[in-house]
Amino acid sequence: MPSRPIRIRTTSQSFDWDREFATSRKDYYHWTQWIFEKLFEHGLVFRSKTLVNYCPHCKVVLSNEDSQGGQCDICHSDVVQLSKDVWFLRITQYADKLLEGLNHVDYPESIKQQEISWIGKSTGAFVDFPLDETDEKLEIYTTRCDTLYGVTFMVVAPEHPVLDKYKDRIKNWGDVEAYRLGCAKKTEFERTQLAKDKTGVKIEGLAAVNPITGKKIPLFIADYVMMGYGTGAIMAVPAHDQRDYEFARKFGMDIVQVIKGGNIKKEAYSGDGEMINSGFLNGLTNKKDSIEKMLQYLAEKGIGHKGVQYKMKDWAFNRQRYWGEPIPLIHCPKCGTVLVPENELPLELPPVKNFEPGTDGQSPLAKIPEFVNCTCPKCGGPAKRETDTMPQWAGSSWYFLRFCDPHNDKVFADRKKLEYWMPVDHYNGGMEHVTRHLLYSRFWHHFLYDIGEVNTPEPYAKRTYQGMILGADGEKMSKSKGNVIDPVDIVNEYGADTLRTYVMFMGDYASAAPWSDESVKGCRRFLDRVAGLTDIMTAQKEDPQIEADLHKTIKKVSDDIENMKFNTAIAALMTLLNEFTKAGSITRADLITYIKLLSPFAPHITEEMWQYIGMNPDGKTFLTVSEWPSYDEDKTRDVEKEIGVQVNGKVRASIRLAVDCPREEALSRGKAEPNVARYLEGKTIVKEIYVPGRILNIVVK
RNA sequence: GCCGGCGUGGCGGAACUGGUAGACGCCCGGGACUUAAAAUCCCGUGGGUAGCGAUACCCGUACCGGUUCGAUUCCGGUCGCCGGCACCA
Repeated sequence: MPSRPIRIRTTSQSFDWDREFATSRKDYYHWTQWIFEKLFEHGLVFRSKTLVNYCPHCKVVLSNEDSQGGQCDICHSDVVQLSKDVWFLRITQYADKLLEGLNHVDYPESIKQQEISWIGKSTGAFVDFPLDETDEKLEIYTTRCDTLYGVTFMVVAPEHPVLDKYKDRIKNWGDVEAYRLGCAKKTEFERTQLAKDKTGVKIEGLAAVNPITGKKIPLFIADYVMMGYGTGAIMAVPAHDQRDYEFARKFGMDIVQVIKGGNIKKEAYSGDGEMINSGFLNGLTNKKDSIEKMLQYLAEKGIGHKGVQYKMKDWAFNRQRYWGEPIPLIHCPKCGTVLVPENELPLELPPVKNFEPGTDGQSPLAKIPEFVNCTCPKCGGPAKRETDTMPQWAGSSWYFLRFCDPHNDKVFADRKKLEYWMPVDHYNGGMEHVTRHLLYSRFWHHFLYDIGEVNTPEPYAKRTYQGMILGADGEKMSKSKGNVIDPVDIVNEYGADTLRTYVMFMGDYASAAPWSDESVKGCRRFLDRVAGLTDIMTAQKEDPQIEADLHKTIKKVSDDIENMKFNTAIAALMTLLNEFTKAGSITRADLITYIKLLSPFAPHITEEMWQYIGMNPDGKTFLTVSEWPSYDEDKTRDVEKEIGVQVNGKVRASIRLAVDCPREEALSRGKAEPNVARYLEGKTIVKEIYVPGRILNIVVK
């Protein structure tokens, strides 16, 4: 709290402080818990024991989104995969809606792509492979079910449960266990980045059956198959999948080509081609057709069906942290999991002495008996509260809705107010939130829309992002590099107007740009020169050229601000200033317009100038709330323009022409230029191009 | 490997729908003011060749090629950088 408002105020950022709230206050998280309960009621909260990301340093279970790149979002240590009993939000159920919704919003392509690739939808088929001499069927997921005839072995992930089930039939259980242990020790990084060399163990005593050929095929465990994607088991088609190919080569498995093409002696072939060795698929040449035909066959025989897979996983939602919204669930030995009744919300976070999570994997709340022990709202018997808390993204997943109605204590926000304000017109933020906050909040909002609580499926109409301001050395600012710029220091030395102007002027808004002290000074110089305009204010009539330029600048600055091209807006204002300075005078009317245009960037100095020239006689008529200048479209159009005269596409002269100058006149004027005439002499004119106001080009031979 | 984006002076960056590349700012050089310095103001500033000079010509938007009267812009290829995903079956 202490430093942030100072920065916000010293740089004169404007907020409606009446709408201020904090997601950590109970009058806010009341409604975060309420939304959680709605999710629970609609079957979107479930508990499951699976492999999850765990940060050994923070001692906390993390979601996939919070452990991108295999690192903890908070402390950046490597996460490990542990089998844990975890609360999940079924975000995958909204995967298709999250994808489809992207078609109806104004987001940059890069952001859409990032969301799409994070969701990672793929269409394929689930196929059952019988385990020989058992009733067990091993389900696999494949995107190329048309290559089923080329399956020569199967691979399951080291963690696959089928192994434990048939433990006593596996003759080399010792080897299998040793391999599993080795895999468990590896970090995600080692397993995916370093271990490109295929490893695995053949399961002795257990074999699979290719459901389409009836042939017995060997079964392996190998860590190139992940438990977290698909079913954790694959059918291996070495002829047409490079990973399977490498594995087959190493373990001496058969490689059966089923698609013509490539050089199977050297590598797997994943391209298109005629189907061979594939029974009823033989002769088909189109991937789409053969997949379709195989799917039909699988469905008829009841051995497989069409299916989709997502890389995105369900949202691991509970954290073993103190600072988070308590999860409003009660564990009753009789009734199971029961929601805290709505009228008992908010379920308050109890005060605690020690914030550290316990070594037992429990949250600090577990150590408070008064909190843990409660009565079941259903049966009235003794019960225990869930002691984990929600992740930081919970409260932020709907805050924009609360801004519409921040003090409502009856509902999370009044429906009429939501309808008035939503959707958010423009959400600008960092790229780092695209696969976290943006994704999560879109999910919650889609859900609230589905249950009729909000009026639009998508929360944000438009999304943009800003580039990072780098240190003067071109590196990301960091304390350890010592290249951090504190905006308050800049304000103290040059003023808030200079800081604001510089930050907007320093480069393209969406691109990263290094800090430059020298350029900051340049912006200060600019503002000092602006301040000097009052000295040359005159009552004289305005020059027509200046008038035209003024109108052009109003247009440009207005458009540029709208399109977030702040750097060129400021450049246009600098150019116009240069003109006034050169002319040595500015009319009062022009000065008024000028400072209005500059005021979003430099609100203080322009407000002062406004007052200085008598625009605020009653002390209440502020520039900040004055009307934005308008322009006359006709006056933004040049009457005359300097255009280039080319001969064979090379500029040989430059002439000033009326924009509506007729073709004949333009041509004769152009040809009359000595340096043009020089190139025309003795040549035949083949073609003459004249684009009024743009170019004159004479093609000769 | 796949997806998205980018590559323009010494630097940050401009350039409409294909129409005089380098706006604007910084740095740098020269000059004015000053006893002097800082600040400020004025002039110059992509590279090269010729000329005392005005000026003229050549080269130039990562590289190679294409389309076009004309390409930073469109197309094909190559290289490099940034971001995202990744043994994803």
